[in-house]
Amino acid sequence: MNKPRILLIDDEEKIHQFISISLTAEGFEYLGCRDASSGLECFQNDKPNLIILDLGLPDIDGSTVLTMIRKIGNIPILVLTARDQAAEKVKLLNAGANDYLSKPFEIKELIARVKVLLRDIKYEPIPAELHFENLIIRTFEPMVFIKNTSIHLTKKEHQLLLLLAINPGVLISQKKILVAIWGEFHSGDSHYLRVLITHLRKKLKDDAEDPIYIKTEPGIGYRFIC
Amino acid sequence: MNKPRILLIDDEEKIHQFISISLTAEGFEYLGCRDASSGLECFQNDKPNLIILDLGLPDIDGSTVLTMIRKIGNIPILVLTARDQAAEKVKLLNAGANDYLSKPFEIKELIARVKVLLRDIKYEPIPAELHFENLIIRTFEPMVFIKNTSIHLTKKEHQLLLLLAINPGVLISQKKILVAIWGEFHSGDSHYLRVLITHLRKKLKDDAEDPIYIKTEPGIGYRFIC
DNA sequence: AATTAAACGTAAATTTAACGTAAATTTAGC
DNA sequence: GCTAAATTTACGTTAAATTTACGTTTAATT
Repeated sequence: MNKPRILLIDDEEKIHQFISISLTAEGFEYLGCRDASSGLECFQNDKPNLIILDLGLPDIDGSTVLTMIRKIGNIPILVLTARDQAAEKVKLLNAGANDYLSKPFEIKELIARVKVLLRDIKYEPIPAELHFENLIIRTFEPMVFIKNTSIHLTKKEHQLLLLLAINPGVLISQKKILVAIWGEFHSGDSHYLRVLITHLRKKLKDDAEDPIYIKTEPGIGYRFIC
Repeated sequence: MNKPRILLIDDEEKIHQFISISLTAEGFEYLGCRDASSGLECFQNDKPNLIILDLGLPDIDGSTVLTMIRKIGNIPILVLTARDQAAEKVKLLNAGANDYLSKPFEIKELIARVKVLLRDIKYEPIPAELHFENLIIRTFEPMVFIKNTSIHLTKKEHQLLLLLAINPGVLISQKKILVAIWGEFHSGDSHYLRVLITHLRKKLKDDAEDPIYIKTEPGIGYRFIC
């Protein structure tokens, strides 16, 4: 259940700043390139799930890039055009673009279109917040809310809670958690996990004996109860 | 300024129900037709500002309607297609559609697209000044004002502050800041950032322990508090 | 029924990582 | 060459992560 990776190829730094922040906030992973050649390289190496491509690149003509990407795979491509290039949209769509947006655009609209393109290939970003009875878990920062009071978590506590809460009710083995958080070399260090569970429970005011959130399944692992 | 009139031509009654409610709620005037011929009539008589056209009409083929409307005027047309017709979008855009949306769609998205089509896309420049409680940040020169006393910033301090203040409340990762200010080759040089943050805070008279402007999120990044 | 072993929970000590700041040094702009 | 800005270095402080130790519960064994 990975975050969809979005590659933005654009030479304007400001566009990168704005878009990366919004994409991240919406639960996407952002990759950025400033010119066509590094964009193509990144496309090959990092296997993004969607590309946002500016037509006015400094090195290679945008539509050439479009064609080159299309030759390799059928990843969704959203093209950014300058206002006066809008007439070219038909050509673009013919060349393989899945959608276009002319600059300047609203970030909200860009995000909406990205989601539509990804939806068509059945990719759903992890929502920014997971809501439960009276617990809200932020997915992009280590913060939870219990009845509207905010509680700060450490990075590892957050990782652990997310891992469990993304699969509510599902029993997750100790080994799986250990590998996910500490890496495969610590898959046997169950004491790490026990301590972390204690810390997390203390912050969530969860009682190990009679838990509301995290239930221990002795000998196996833990599960998030909802 | 009158309410923009939106004409929906669709044969599904449910679509009319949903869309009419949302359009009205968003301050548009709703006009509805269930088939192509009455749609064309309404288009002539009521002079809507935008048309939402379903392709799967009972009497006349949708793309024919599209062409007919296009012959008369250049009103924005948003086309609704069934999901599997998505491949036809190029043809649609050729025929004069300004945008398309495949069913099923989210009302929110439809509204967003309608708004974009209606708006004569104007560039929304970053405002010259960002105003907060008692802090004013000039965006075009490295200058801020606290309670009407001017404070000069260096270029990098200014960049950093802008990056944070343009997204008030949003947590921005160290890596993102480093890449934005120093470039991707310095994405690991967090000491640059720590020093810069100190300098900036000193000028803003901001206390790291109990900040008014820039809050540290340990292990992750910084956020502008508003 | 008592004993042992395994598994968990928790507290406290220790180590490690992250942050903030000052000061020295280098670089860049005028 | 002078000044401001940017970078580098160093170090004290705090928070987080890890390690250690030990008590409790549960299940298995004798």
